[in-house]
Amino acid sequence: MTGKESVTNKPTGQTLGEYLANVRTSKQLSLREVEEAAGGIVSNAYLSQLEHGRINKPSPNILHSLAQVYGVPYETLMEKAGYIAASTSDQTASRRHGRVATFAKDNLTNEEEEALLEYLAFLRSKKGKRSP
Amino acid sequence: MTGKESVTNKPTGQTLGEYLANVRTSKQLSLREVEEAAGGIVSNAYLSQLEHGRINKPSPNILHSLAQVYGVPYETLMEKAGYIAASTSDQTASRRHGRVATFAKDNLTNEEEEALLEYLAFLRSKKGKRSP
DNA sequence: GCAGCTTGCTTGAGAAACTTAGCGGCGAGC
DNA sequence: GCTCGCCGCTAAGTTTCTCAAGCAAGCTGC
Repeated sequence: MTGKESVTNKPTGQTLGEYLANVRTSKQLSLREVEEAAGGIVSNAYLSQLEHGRINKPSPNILHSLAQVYGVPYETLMEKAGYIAASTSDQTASRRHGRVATFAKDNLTNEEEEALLEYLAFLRSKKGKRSP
Repeated sequence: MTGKESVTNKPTGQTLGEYLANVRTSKQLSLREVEEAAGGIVSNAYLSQLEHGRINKPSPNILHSLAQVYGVPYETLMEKAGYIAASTSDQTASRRHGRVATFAKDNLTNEEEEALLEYLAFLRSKKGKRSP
């Protein structure tokens, strides 16, 4: 329509599809160009469906690629896709790690890790005991 | 050739499903517990299908959740799912390691920890030296 | 004028991924 | 005994995502 394209910062009111279409248009990219830039992770056909709101919850994987291509924050897309509640940009993603790295974290190769896991499974299958 | 596949089967030949089942069993988690720990991102039914090899390419999103829950490196899962070329032996895998948090200490009994350490020493004595 | 090629987007069919509901089995408590 | 709850699993359904084709508009040369 009118030659007015600017990335308006409407925090709410824009659906994911509208937002994606907006960003893409303002960057003057074609669907196929986006597909190319994303390394083929999103097909142009699928992107079209996305922009038309035909997809409710695209996988975060796809959204991440699009965020990279478009240069917009990943959290924004996740928010618009309904994965995280539209918070006031306080803490976006929970950054809790919480996994204890203990056993030989200095020098475990993949092979060793697998071998140890198998061995541990073997050990426990011999015992056959459940503690809790 | 190293005859180290004395435990169960070929170490790098583990499919994604076998690996996932192994890790889960080692941690003595039920399918539903994993579903819970992952915040409902993976359903227990789907996890069952995964472990039985009924799914070819689970989305990276799912794999990431599982990596966090299990405390295994995300790259390993991606590799086994065929997203990145499988490392032939250990050069690609060992290009950067250090976030290996496979064995949480609170899940290991003292006996198991000792046995694993012993077995790891045994493994390495067979293979020789591992350079940084 | 209008055939032929290219470019941008959409559509439909179909295959995978993924979920929900429910099954049979096994152990713990009444 | 017998019920209750959790285990792993599966069958059936829904949704995502891809491939191949199609439509409309713009640009060439004739």
